[in-house]
Amino acid sequence: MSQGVVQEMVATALLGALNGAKQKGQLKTDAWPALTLDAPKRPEWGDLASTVAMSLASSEQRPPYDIAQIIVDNLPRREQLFERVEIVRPGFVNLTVKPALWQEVLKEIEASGTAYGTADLGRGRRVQVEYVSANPTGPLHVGHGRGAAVGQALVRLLKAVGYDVTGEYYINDAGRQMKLFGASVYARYLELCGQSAAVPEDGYHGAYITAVAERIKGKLGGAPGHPAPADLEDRCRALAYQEMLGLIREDLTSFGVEFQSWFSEASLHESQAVEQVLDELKSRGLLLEQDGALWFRSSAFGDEKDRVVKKQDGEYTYLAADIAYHRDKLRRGYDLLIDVWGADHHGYIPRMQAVMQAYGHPKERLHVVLVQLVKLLRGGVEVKMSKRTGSFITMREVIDEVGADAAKFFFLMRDSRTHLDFDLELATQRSADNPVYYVQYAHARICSLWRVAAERGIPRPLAIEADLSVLTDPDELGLIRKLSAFPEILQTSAAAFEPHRITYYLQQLAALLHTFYNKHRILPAMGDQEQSDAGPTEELTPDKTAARLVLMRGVQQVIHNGLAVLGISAPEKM
RNA sequence: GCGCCCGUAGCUCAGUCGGAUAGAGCAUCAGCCUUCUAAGCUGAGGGUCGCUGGUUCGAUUCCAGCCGGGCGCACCA
Repeated sequence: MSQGVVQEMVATALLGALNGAKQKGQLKTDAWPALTLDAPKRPEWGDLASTVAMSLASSEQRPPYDIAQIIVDNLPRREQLFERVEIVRPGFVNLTVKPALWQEVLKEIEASGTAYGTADLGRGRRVQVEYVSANPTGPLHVGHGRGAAVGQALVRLLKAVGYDVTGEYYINDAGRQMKLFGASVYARYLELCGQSAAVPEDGYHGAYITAVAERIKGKLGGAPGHPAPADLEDRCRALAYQEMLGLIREDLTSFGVEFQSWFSEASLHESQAVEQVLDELKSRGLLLEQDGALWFRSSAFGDEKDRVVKKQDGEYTYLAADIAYHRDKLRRGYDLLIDVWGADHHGYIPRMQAVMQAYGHPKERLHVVLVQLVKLLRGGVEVKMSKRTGSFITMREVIDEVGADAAKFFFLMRDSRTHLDFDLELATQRSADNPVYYVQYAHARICSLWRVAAERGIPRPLAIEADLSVLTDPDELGLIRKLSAFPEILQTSAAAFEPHRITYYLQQLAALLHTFYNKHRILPAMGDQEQSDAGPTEELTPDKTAARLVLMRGVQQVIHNGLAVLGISAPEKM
């Protein structure tokens, strides 16, 4: 796994030390453990620490401390790379890197720009992320919003680390729910035409149904007093479906979520794909008939029991279409399938992974990302949602109230598997308490430096031209170290399919930036008599200003890149 | 009953391919703030990492068993 420039140089040095020691016969192990370098918790433990000596202890059959000593003695370019090299207690090798090395990070960021942090973990492998996939029977609600945020972030994140990614929406436009939806709209339509009609018992009763019916009436025209043509209900259902899907697309667009592909469940039935897939399973002996139904033998692949795919009444189950759908995904040649599901569907995972195995793939070919419920609050008070009365909060309402950026940020703040508290009031606050604001403001703050600098005719320096050696202050180096960790954050987030790690990182980076900004001057103060009261004023030479501006530029770039991966804008002004 | 997820500071949560004295934000408390680059700043207190065993030089992290919460166990989607 590639890391930041500095981490790579240090890892190379450590590897050199290990190989050197091996050649001298001081170490005998063949395979070195992974040379991961972590930033230690305490500053006195240096910039980077390695636990490699302790990992080698058992295979070398020597105390870790001795091994650490051997490694340290064999470190190549020790004088050029390290300020301080220390071995601590069990066998930690604590390394303090020369400031000059850290300064390289800023050049790296400048050279890479929006590509800083990206990697090639994926090596072009093809991944499909399927998300949202709500029934087109109603507007998207908050839960879909979280799923949408997570899905689109995964798409961007996996792209950033070198995968070829497609985001897809599976439209559940077949089956019972669609029929009920159509019948409900049709009933409202008839009512609008002055005829008496009843919405089915278990149909849809929300106010939006009437709204859809009204639009349809506008298209079809009323049919007052006349008996409905036989196909009127079908036409009504088809229009209702189009209306609803159109609204869903609009909502997703205003949320800044774009799908490369929309896949219709109904098309699987029309193309006979469902039958074909069952035939395939049958020929493989994975289908059995019992009690007048057809069962997929998912238990052969670790599912707790077999599952019905065709019911006694001859109807296919949802699973049958889902098998055909995932079969289709596999045919399309993806190396990895990611499904983003509501957490209540977790019991479904083993049977879908059984499908992977039924087609000769490892079950890991399908990875399911679960998304837990969102609890909406307003000023700390829970916003009650009752799905039964149809008065749930829609995604649209949330976006309208807090904006797409804030909504995405909040949705991505926590591990998607855990319940999320989302305070709508907090999300719109312009204060440090609001994490979205806090992070975006850090970016805007730096942008305002450029405006002020331009007004005063202060040049905008390039990292390769500026003298970065003046960046030796602990606060400066602390910021640079944080910036250097960004590539690894991206990669670990992607590997774990956990975008929330980036959100967390950005908050930490923003905190460092604000602290720095409050404590140190970057541009020279206006006026001459700036000898403030007590305390030594920091000397601010033009060189220092230039170097700090380069540092600020680096912070700006990383915040920008991090937010971009989450699908959130980085405003220049707020 | 079986299965999956979660259990970390008062609250909301990070962190675990096993590493050093477990972190952040909010809240609380204590100071500072005649202000500019933009919407205050600095610090403090606060913990048996659910419990008990096991593996290990070392466990919040891995394993087992419990406890608590959520969800799932359909010829629904």
